[in-house]
Amino acid sequence: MSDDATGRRPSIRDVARLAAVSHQTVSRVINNHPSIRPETRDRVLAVMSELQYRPNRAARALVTSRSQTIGILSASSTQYGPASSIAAIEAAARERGYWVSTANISPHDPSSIPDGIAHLMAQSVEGLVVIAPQVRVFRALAAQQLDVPYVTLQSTELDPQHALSVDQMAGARLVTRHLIDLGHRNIYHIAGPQDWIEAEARMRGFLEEMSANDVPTTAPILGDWTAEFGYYAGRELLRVRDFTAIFASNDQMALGLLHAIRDEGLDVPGDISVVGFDDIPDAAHFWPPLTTVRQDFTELGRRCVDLLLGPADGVEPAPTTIVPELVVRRSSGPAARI
Amino acid sequence: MSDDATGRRPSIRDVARLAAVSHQTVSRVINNHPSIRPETRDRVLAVMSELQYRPNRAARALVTSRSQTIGILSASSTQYGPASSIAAIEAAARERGYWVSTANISPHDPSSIPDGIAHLMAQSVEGLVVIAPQVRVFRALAAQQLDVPYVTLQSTELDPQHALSVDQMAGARLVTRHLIDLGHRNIYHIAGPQDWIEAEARMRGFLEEMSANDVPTTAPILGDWTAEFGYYAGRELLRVRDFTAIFASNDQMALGLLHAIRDEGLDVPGDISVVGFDDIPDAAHFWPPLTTVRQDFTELGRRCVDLLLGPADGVEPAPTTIVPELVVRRSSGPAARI
DNA sequence: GCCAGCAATGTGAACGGTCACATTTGCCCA
DNA sequence: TGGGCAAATGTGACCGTTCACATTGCTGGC
Repeated sequence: MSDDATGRRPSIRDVARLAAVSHQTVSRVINNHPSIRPETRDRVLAVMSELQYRPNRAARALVTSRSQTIGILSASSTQYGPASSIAAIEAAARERGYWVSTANISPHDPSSIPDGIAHLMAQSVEGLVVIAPQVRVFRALAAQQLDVPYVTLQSTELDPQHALSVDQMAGARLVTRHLIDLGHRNIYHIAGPQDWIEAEARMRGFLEEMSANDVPTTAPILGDWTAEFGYYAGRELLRVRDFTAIFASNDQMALGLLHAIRDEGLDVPGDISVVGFDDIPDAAHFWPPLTTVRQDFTELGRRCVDLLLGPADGVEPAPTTIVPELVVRRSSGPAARI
Repeated sequence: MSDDATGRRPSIRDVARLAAVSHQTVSRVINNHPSIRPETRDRVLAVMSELQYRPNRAARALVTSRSQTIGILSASSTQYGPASSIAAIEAAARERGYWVSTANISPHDPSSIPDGIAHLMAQSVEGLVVIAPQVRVFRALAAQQLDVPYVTLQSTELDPQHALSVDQMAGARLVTRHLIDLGHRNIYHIAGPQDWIEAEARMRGFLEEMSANDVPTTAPILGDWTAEFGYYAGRELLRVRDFTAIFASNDQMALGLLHAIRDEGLDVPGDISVVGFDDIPDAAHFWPPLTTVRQDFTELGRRCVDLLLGPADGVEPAPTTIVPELVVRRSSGPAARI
């Protein structure tokens, strides 16, 4: 055996030599080119597996100038929702032979946004998924004049042609309506951070549903998505108890609220109703189990890849808006007297 | 301007031409080669920024046969802990000019493990981080005879030279001891899934601490990390109320337990103490706030990259075991009479 | 029996970097 | 004044694939 004892991994030409064909034929086998005689194909495949041949992605990327990679730009990837979507994106991409590369941006460090974008662009990703629906991210995106397609999750308004979203407003209206139907007239809203697009959408949904039903509103309180914030906001609100229900813009903040209300010795929903948004898996086990709005993050991630890479063969494009679903549990009940 | 109106992105040679140097000089500027005259460097840099030149990663990878990418193989990336570690890994890697590519494996589909590994290897990652500490993942890893270094998070035993871990056993002993010190003698343990290494380690810590203190033990119950499981396990256990404390192997299952105990009309910690593991951010707002063990997932992710790529310049290698910390909150108290 | 035309395969040149080595320049010191 | 040596730069090959185009062999219609 004149075995090539060099440490080099076998290339297309090594395979070609052993299979007694040209390197191009090997390439054709790899790419499922139609006009290859079955016996030739088999011979090549046999040599490939014998040599444990693996195509060199870099070489392919170089000549095709396609990286077969999509980038994910994400804030708060530790949260259940984004994390679920990321996992779904990864799965859908992998199914199509794509790789996924992530860059997390820090909410505290503004420069991390352009940094993250640059990092992914340097990787020459073919598409970008943005799961960081903050206004300033869009500014950065616009400023860079990306030459790759991108999709943003959960942000209908700013950039309609790129957006794929759960209809946050509809969800917010759903749950607000639920409270109104239960007789609540004094409802507070704890919103998400100011420049988060989905926070804004939920807030708008809340306000619109309130005014559509002629219920007077108070100014929403801007939170930061954490249970911690919900807790302190709750303590603050309870000093003047002029409400019977609170709609928190996510489940974590709702959890903090429940905590604060209990600390005050009050009952949910007896004294105060609390509703959240997202339906994280834990929400069903809060005390009391939380009424909330379910979003299908997984579906969202999957469709996101469709939108970016074009729908998989045969599957026709689904509408780009997913309507969320109200999940009624025990944290909401008839309005108490104040 | 004989501008190259071709759609091609500028290459090192385009820059060279405009800067009136050779392509190799441009390459040297890119790679911070020492012997370049400052004025030459400036000229080249100027042209690069004018042309918006960006090095082609594939070309570099091809010739150096280094992908500058590390792969993350992860199960349960939607959980707070793994997600935090992933974010930290990504940040640390990016700081060193590395990219991160993830592959999630499904707990339900065994073939997803070799698939995920193959996917990352096809990407020719230079290192692998495994955040899926399941026994069968290690088997798959061993079977593949990887030619890249890898590190596994949270699994001391199986593979000591590759492991980097929070000392799960120490954490489990800490919290078990806490219960024993409070006078508990009838303690149940809800463990994680059977083939999860960290579940196993926590269970061992529990059993060892129990027997070190001559407290009789009952067989641990094997759960699946979810609040849902904790809830049903709790309901089941409460049919025969022969215990005063439960140690759940993670905070989610503890949440489910709290739910079940409340459903039964019992008080935590008055009747039963409950402790968890991980200290997810929400744990402080459970009802009652949960006594648990804090793991620094972020630090873990950071060190993990050090271990894989070698510590950053000047920083000396930290020990590869991180000791977790007991966080006492209100869910644990003196043992009640049964 | 000839040639068009297609199926199957081969040939050589990219792609955009880095590597190894060659060449030029500038400076110091004998 | 010239030789040597290091600093600064240039030259051409190469990495492993795909692309565009060329070549071969065979089939079928007239």
